[in-house]
Amino acid sequence: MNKFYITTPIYYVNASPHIGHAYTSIIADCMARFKRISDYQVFYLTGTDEHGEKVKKAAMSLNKEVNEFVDTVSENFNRLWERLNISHDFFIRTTQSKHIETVKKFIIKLEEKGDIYKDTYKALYCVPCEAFWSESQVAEAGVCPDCKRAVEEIEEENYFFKLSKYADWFKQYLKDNPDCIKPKIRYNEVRGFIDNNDLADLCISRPKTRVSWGIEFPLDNDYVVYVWFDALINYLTGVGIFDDEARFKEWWPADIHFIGKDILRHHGIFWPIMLKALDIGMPKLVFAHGWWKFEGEKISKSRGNIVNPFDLVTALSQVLGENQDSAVDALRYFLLREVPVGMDGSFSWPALVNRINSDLANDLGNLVFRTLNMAEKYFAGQIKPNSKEIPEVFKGALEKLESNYRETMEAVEFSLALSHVFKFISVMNKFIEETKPWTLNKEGKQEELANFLYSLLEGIRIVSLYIYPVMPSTANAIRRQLKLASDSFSLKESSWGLVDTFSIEKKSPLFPRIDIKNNSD
RNA sequence: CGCGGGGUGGAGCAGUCAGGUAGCUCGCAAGGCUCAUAACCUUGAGGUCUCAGGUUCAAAUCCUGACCCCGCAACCA
Repeated sequence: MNKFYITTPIYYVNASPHIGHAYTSIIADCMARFKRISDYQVFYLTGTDEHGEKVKKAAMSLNKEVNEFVDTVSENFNRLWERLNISHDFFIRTTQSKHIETVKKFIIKLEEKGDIYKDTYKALYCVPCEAFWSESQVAEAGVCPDCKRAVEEIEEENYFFKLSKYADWFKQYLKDNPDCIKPKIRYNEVRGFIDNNDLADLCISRPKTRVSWGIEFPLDNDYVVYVWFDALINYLTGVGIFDDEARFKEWWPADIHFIGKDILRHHGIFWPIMLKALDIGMPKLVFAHGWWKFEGEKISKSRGNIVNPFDLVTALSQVLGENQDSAVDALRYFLLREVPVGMDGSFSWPALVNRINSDLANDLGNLVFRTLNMAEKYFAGQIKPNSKEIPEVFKGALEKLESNYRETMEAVEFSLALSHVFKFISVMNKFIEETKPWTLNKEGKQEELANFLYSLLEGIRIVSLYIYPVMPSTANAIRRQLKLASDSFSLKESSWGLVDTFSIEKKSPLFPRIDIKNNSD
């Protein structure tokens, strides 16, 4: 069976999860589920990044022990993934001993290769913020961009990783692999950066006097490992490098690293070079998604417009008839449909409600409801067609849908994939209008009516497969109403006529329409 | 002259690479239908494609210049 290894970044635990974290995990989840129903064996890794002074400070500000604090926040993420129906296979934490060992071994091996050296490091430093800044960030004013206080130039000894040694190799690698970073603009960004800048060596240690919460630097116990260096290695720890050779061989290289566009440099430049230094294979694809803005504005703590995914699901759930599964699916749908992965999007309550009403309630939900309603009304829920022939208008539409769907899903074009699915939903709604089943019923054309309903049910069954990666609960809800085995999804079953007779059980509509006037946020 | 993205009917976007009477979703208006969640189906109104020049038989699309918005500028998750 084909393997597919997919990762999210590990999330930094200095704050609680927000909509952006949820977005990354939902994208990865959609891909993971798509691959599973395409008969891949998937390993989906996510987790939390727990080291660094910022984490310690966050803990201290809450009067908590660091250990306790990271446990709590990490658990928050875990709970969120559960809530959002994220199907990860493993949740890694950088404070786990296995990961700590991996990082240490990684650095020792680099040292053995002669890729680590100690040097004096000079930079602009803001003491109260404990942060380094580049000259361009500090600008003419000579103050910290965060707190606006004066920065000072400090000097300290640190350990460096020889990135520069691999600069030529990296340039060639980029040139030879134009598809290693997507979307294209992000690839171009990395290319442009490399072409216009000299690659400086990477400082990978921090003196304990300044940063105490981290993995001890294996070559010198006065230092800890720089958090990013520690964090990236999680992708290797997760599949057993250094401790389970067979497993590692099975899964590495990663098929997709999903990341936010803010961490492109780390994944697009540092990461491949780190791997190259130890002769580890390159990941096949780094895919950078865009940002969600809130009503057109950047989401940030200072603006106070952070969208808390827990609250969002709760609020959505309230307007969707206290149905949390629907709320989660609606959110997943919105995030994946509204904007192509890779572009920035604008999140707002009206946009969300609008999407849910027009696509999920009016088109999909209503189609399923009206179809089941007719099946119940005209045939007491038992549809036994005397012909399983596919209607002419479905034929071309379904063929196109199948190829378009696979193509766009493979290419991480989830928004397009969904638009193709909903085009077919629209074809079915039109088909009802044109066939006029109510007339068939009045004229007593029961056979024709049964065949007609069979076609709709079969179409809906196929749709349930296609929407599964995006809306797993809804896909299951549909299958339950068709009395088909739930949680058994495979794209192999997307061909026509696999069901002989339908025996349905109508429930309440999948998504109620949300009354705009009740939009309590 | 730091790098990049963008300015297309009321809103959000596609079309720009390979020029040929401007397309999609939502909203709005009228009509139809009744199996359905005031839903669904049909039709319609609404755009000098940021501006100014230029190339061309023909420009949203190519060239030049300007204006405006938004990101990013390597220890920031």
